[in-house]
Amino acid sequence: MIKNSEFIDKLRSSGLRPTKQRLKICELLFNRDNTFHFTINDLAKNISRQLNEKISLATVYNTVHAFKNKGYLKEISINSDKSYFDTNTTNHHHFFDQDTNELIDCTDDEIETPKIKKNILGKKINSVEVLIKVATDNQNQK
Amino acid sequence: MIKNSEFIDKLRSSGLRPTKQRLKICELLFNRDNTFHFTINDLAKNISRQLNEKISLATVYNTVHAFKNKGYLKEISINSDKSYFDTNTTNHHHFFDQDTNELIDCTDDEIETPKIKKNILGKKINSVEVLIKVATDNQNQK
DNA sequence: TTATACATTATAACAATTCTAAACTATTGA
DNA sequence: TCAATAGTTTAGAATTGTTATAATGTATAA
Repeated sequence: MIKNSEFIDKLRSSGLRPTKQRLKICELLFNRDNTFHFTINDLAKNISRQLNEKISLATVYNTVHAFKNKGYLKEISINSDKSYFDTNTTNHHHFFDQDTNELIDCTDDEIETPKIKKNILGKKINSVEVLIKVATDNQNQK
Repeated sequence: MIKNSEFIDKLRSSGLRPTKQRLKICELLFNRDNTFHFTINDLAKNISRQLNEKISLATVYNTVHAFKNKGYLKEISINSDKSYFDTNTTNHHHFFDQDTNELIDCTDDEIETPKIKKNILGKKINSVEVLIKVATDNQNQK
């Protein structure tokens, strides 16, 4: 259980003012045991369920992007219709369950990280990410 | 150089009527030496550049999705703002050049395909795809 | 405690995509 | 060969996810 004052410090130290909206979002995102995968929509719904006063959708977008830019969140691309975010910002891979549209972290015992043997000339590798799409056996592939 | 009659057969054999719009799109997509990576917008622009009579944007969408569903195209997700399609439908990986927004096929001598050691219970793996984001050295990571 | 820079908000704007319903065309089979 | 019909194209409207705008509100530094 992370204390509110810790979030305040965290925000301040990265040059973000600790507003009550940002603190609420911190609480929702980072006060949990497991990695959280979400879309902005998920998060917005979550907030309005838990809060009597609402946070504007624009603020949710702003905050999530601010957190991403500060390195507190990672953006994951699965399909083009929406963005997923991940509270696990370490370099890791994902399963994507096509039945439920759920994103699941892939642990080191589940995958052997791919080795890049040759890179594009003059370019730096910024990330290497594996996405494993799974579905129940009788499901047709998307 | 693939002949028009071959495209007609290909379309017919997969239950798609060979209309002139579809044939034109076949020609553009499949009558080339190399893999083609494109967005719907790229394709639409390409068509209107090469054609005096236009193909409706809705038709371009319909056709690309029909081709994808028949397995002639593959959809690739890099970021959430648009969909990329690939004429190479084999299982392979990609570099994404963040400077130019260009997608580049990754050949076998460039990557060692990751091994999945453990799968999600009761699910079938439909695809395993690696995306390597690259940019010039002094560029900031997106 | 006030000035100011930063945040929030509702709403408008936007871009990619899908839907709709009418007009059109390829195919089937009398 | 020529309808009938089932599938296709089309323009434009609608939808969805997201970003921009500009006015109002708030945290912070001096």
